[in-house]
Amino acid sequence: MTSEPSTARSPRAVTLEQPSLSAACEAVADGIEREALVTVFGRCSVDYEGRASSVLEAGDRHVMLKPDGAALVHTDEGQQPVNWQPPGCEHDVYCDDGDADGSGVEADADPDALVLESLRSNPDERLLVRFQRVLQVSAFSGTDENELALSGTEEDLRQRILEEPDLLETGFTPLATERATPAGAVDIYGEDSAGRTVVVELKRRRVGPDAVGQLRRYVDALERDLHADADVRGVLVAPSVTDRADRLLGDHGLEFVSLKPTGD
Amino acid sequence: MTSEPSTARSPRAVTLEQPSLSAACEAVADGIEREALVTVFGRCSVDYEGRASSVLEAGDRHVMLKPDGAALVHTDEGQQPVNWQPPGCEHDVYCDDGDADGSGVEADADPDALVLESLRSNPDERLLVRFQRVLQVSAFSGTDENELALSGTEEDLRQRILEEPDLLETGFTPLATERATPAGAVDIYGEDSAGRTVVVELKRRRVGPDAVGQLRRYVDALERDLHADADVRGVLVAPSVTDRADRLLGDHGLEFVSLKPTGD
DNA sequence: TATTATATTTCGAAA
DNA sequence: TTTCGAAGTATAATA
Repeated sequence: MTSEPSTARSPRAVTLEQPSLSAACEAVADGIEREALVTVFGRCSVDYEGRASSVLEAGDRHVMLKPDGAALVHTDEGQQPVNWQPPGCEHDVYCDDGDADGSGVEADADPDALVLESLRSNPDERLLVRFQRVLQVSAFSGTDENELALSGTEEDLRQRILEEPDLLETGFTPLATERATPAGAVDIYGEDSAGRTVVVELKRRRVGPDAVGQLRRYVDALERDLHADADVRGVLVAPSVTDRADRLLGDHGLEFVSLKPTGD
Repeated sequence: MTSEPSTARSPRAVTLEQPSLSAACEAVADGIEREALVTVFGRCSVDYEGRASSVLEAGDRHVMLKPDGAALVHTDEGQQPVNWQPPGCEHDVYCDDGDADGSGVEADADPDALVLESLRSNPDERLLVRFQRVLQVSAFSGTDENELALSGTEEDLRQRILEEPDLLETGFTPLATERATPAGAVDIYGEDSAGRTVVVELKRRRVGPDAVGQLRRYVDALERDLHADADVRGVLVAPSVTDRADRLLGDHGLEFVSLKPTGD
């Protein structure tokens, strides 16, 4: 988390169980202030408005507010949050006093709700979580200086071919990666043993029709760019293709080479 | 969460602060057993192996295990978890006794680590979180009978056009949705006032080159399917297009109509 | 089960 | 800032 190699704080977890809404509010505000990772579990309703809009009526859910501005609302199902906000938001927390008539006399009464609000601009988006009951509030602080090391990506597949071009086909010579065309950047641009231009599109996993369409766009664009009579080969490299994609490849005179990101 | 309308349990949150690894293990096991949503915060390393593979060295992170088999590892940054497992996994928890020499004499010693393991099949994937220190374990139970109501989707855009086809163009007549072609299903299939076939591709947001490629595939496929002399119009409907996509539309004789999912 | 396309996709890199 | 394509994408619908 906050990276302070020389002055690493001890990790800390502050927790309130069954707090009043006021106490929960204070704890959340303090957590946000301290740039902690704040979680709230309880009965809440959720409203979102922005690129789309949504309403979620009351239920018990787990909400996480991150110091980078991200917000996540999780039910007990699914890998994906039911509602969220990407990093860059401003988190706000307050108690709704239920002063519906505007008289102001309820200022010291028990609040009706604890409200978490996460605002974003560009695009303008608002996430509003209204808790009617809070079972737990926590604020977590710690350090995390390590980054994820991932392998088996498309980048690994590219490296594999650049280091051993014959994996694509005997005599293949890579000339450029990310070569620009009017239709976008080509993964690998090169030529075959006969000197013909070869456009290579890489995919780390089994591909469908979309990848064929992508390759086709690049081949079309290059043929126009290099002149009408240019003979450009298009090669899709992936572990495998679906039937429909295979048919599309054939229809458009494109080729396929089976290759995985790693050598296993 | 677990939907039991007539016998709704009270929501519950059981929390241990600064537990021993053994106590944490027991609490996690109990939470999984009870089909609760379990969270663990502490210092851990994470290994993943499956479609790809990854390693994440020690740091303070928040882990969530859901009763449907999903697992999430969150750092204090990003909307996305740094590691995860989709629903359908089998969660397992155990203490690593650090009995490296296999002598068995350390059976009652303090464990070296609390290990969370989430296994998936098809594809075979394994997520392994190893805690060397646990600051908090919680197990949450509750009820959640409400589903998200979302608007502003591509489906809304489709409904909008089906209810008022003139929004696309005067005299447009929708004939089918999801019409099958050799290249895939077309969003809306219809004909214009002159009786020409129209293929409509819908996007809820600003589109790039990929959407043009998609529309092109459908138009191509339908022209072949309906005979070589068939005159098929392709119309992309979205709030807006990027420059490159606009050029591609022109190159391939495709059209664009600006329309948002909702009438605002 | 495999395929296909959507998504409030998120994310990162490049122009 | 916008654009573009990758992602261990996840998710839902469909065959």
